[in-house]
Amino acid sequence: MIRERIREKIQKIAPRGVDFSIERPERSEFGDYSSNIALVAAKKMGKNPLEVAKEMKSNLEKAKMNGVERIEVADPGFINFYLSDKVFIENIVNILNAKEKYGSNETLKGKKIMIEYTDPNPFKEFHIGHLMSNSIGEALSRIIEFSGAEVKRANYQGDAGIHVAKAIWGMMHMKENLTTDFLGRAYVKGDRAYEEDEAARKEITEINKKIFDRSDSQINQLYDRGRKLSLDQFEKIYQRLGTKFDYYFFESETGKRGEKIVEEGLKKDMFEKSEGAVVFRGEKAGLHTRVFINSEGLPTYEAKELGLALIKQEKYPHDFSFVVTGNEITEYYKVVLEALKQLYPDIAQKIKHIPHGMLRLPTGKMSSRKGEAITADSLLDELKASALKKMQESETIVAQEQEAVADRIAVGAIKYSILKQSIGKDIIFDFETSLSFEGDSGPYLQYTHARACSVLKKAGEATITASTKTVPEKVTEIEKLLYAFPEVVERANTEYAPNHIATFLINLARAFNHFYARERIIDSGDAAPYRVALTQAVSITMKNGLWLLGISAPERM
RNA sequence: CUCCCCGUAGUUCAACGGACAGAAUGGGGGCCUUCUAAGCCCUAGAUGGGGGUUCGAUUCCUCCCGGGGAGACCA
Repeated sequence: MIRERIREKIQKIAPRGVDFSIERPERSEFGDYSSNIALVAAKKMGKNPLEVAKEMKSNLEKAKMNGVERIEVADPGFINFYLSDKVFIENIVNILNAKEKYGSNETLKGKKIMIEYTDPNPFKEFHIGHLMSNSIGEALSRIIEFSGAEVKRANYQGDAGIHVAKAIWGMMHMKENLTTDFLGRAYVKGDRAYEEDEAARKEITEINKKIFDRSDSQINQLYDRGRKLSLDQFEKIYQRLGTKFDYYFFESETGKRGEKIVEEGLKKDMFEKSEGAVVFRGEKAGLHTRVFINSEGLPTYEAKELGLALIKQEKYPHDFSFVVTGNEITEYYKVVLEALKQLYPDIAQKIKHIPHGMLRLPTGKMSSRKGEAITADSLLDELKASALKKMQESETIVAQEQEAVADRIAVGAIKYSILKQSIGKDIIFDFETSLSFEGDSGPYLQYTHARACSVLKKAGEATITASTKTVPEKVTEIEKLLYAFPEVVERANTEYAPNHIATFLINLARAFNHFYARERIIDSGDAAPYRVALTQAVSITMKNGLWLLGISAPERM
């Protein structure tokens, strides 16, 4: 509304087409919204920005702006808008009515979106790197859903290829009972043999072919049982993490499709043969050459990716397709997309690659090949144990509940530590700080929510009902933050940046805890019903925000 | 060698070209006979370096230094 009024009222003063911004100043003394219109316009007009701002201000004051209490001009020429408390208080009522819908928007209404993430490989461990992809992908899915889109979650898993052959080779040479732990070790053994032993390498290559054409019954059996065991294990982890996929795609099915696409491209001279392989020359688009069909005649990951793009569109016709992966794939993915663009421009156009940083240990990059990766379960178990210990000390909840709640806290802790930073950057994974439940952490947010719930429960017992009949003289930071939540969600959506929500929740939690420490919420005074309403609004918003991050909000902890 | 990404308090992270660069953690000092101390309050501390564009630069451009990723049959 402010933007529109500025456009209307400023036309006479400012040159047309000035690009101005409306933002929320960090410091509340500069108002609730602020515009740089005068600064931008004054430059084009060759005038003093402060003078321009003053002129604009008086024009704007004549316009009717609901909820804007006053307008001020500040150096060097900002125009600041101050909202009346009424706006914030009405919003509290709005939150209490909207409940789990509060913060949602309809910017993507009617859109169908497929989002691929996690992508673990059967026969290998589900390690903390997958945890990163899963946390980010799930959060983005929820943010997009909250913006009105229909979202389908997809998981693309590498059940074919040399890594599987390595694991099978390891299984054949170790002969142990089939467990996920054994699979992990079998892969490590196979990988080492592949690197160090010429004969083993040949055997593994042979196994790879046999897996592809299913010509060996012993290998088929090991393959089928190992694959199922891996996938079942992944399913347990997804449940623990709160993810449910709508579609599963496998490399074993995308390969053939990819081959066909490359053949088409070859006919149209978009691909070419080189050194016995089929390659795509990315150089024409400022990229590099990549192999799509290797000299053995097998499709590489590149070709499979093309097949996947088409299969996705057929299974679930969509408007946008997001692919969340680690950023080591970025350059590779540009080439694949370029190739797809030349053959199927309409499909390529809908795809957006969202790369995230890598999880690394303070000692450097971890390698699942060497068996030094930390598995998701072992990390979660460790976090859970420490949450459990803390709960047993404080005795705030009954013993039967502790186990389940500790697990939710563990998941919250790790997810938050991933989502609090911008997704493109690497995370230096430090055990100490990630295990911490204090300060800038998931459990801090969960704790704040649980605390609010506890207060509300007591309010119920004292028969104090939420009401905004009697309001305070002046609203606090809490009301203003609550009002900003829908805008934060929109920004997280347009920028694919869950960390904005994380930052917001920390600010909200801090504001509420500050309030909690200073004021008594439940007492016999007139202020109690409003404070209860405020607490309820905080708990709703906190819960919705945590949901967007894929973090559950226990009512007790 | 080429291309891409990143350098912010001791450490781990924020900051939509804006107004005094925010947190957390660690350090120092306080706060529980009343709603969950996984909390609250006070305190110290930072934009790798040089140019440039701009009324205004952590943010954009350029060079240098440092770290990471990718670069033909792994993904």
